[in-house]
Amino acid sequence: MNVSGRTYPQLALDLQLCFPLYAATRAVTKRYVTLLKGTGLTYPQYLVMLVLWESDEPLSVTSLGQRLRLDSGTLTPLLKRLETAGLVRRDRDPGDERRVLVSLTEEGVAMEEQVSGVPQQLGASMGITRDEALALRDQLTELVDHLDTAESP
Amino acid sequence: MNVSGRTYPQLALDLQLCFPLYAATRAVTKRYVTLLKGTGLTYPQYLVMLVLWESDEPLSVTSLGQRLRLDSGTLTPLLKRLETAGLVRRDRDPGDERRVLVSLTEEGVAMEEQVSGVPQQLGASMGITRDEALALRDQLTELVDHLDTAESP
DNA sequence: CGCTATTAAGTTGTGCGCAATATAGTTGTG
DNA sequence: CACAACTATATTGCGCACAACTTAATAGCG
Repeated sequence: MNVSGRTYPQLALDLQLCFPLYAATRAVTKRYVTLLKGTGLTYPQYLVMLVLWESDEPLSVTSLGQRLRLDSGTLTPLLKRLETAGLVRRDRDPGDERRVLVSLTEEGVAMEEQVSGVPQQLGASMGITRDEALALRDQLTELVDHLDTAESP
Repeated sequence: MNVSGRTYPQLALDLQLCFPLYAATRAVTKRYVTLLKGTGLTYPQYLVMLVLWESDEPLSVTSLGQRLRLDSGTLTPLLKRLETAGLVRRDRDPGDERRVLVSLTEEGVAMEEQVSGVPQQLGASMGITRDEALALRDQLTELVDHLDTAESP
C-alpha cells in the first residue's frame, strides 16, 4: 500500500529506524556464526570472552554484566556453558562468598589468537569503510545512552 | 587495560561496531516493552502487526517472513499467540492448502489507532533528530544488504 | 496418469534476554 | 550481638531466533 494513502503513515515499516536496527543486529549475529565456527563460541559468548581478554584480572558476574548490559539470568547459564567448554573458571570470591569470579583458563587465553582476525573479516562483510563504521558506532552509542536515561513515558 | 598495550587491540570491545549495535537493539526493544504495555504486544509481534496494517490483503507466513526476515520456526508460534490474543486469523488458503493466510480481525485492525503514537514516542526517547534517524536507517539498511550478499568467508 | 522434486508450514532442540523471584552472604544499626 | 536492609548470584518462566527436520500439498515431467 502506498504510504501516503495510509491513515497512520508513521507506522510504515520502511520509514522506521527500529526495523533496520533489529534486522542489522540479526544479520551481524548470523555472520558471526560463520566467523566463529571452529571456536564453538556463540556471539554473546564471544562478547564475554572479549571482556575477559581485556581484563588483567578475574571479573565478577556483576561487572561482566555492567560491561555488556546483561543480567545474571543471561550470564549465569552462558558462563556455565563456557566453563563446560573449558574456557573459563568460576570460583567464589574467598573475600566475599556472594561473588563469583570468572577467569580465563589457559585454553581461554589461547583462543584470543584464534579469533584475532574476526573483526577485520566482519568489517569486510559489512561493505563500509573503517571511518563509516566508527561514525556509526558513535551514533549507536549515543542512542543507547539516550534510551538508558529515558525510562519515563 | 590500555588498548595500545594489547596483543590484539582490534578485539577491544569499545572499538567495535558490533557491540553498540547489539546494545542499541536491546535498548530499543526494552523501550518498546514500555511503549507497548497496554496493547499486550511484544516488539516482534508489533512488527508483524505493522506489516499486516500495511497490507490490503491477507499475507502468507512466507511473505510475512520475507518482509521481516524471519522463518516459520519463529513466526508460527508468534502468530498462534496473536491468534489467541484475538488480533489475527490463520486460515489455510483454499487455492493452495499448503499456505496459511494471516489476516487481521476487527480487533487487530482497531489496534492500529492505539499504537499510532508509538513511533513518535520512541523517536523522542532516542534523542536524535528525524533527519539523523533517517540517515542512520539508510546506513543500517545498506549494512544488512551487504551482509546478505556476503555469505562466503 | 504416475512419480519425483519442490514448496509451505509446522515441530524440535538449543541458546539467548529479561522480568520476577529465591537464596545465601554481608553490612550497618542500635 | 541481634536483626533488618542490602547485595550477588542463581532459578524459573516466557518469548523470541534459528538450524535441522518432518509432514502435507502442489508442480512438473516423462
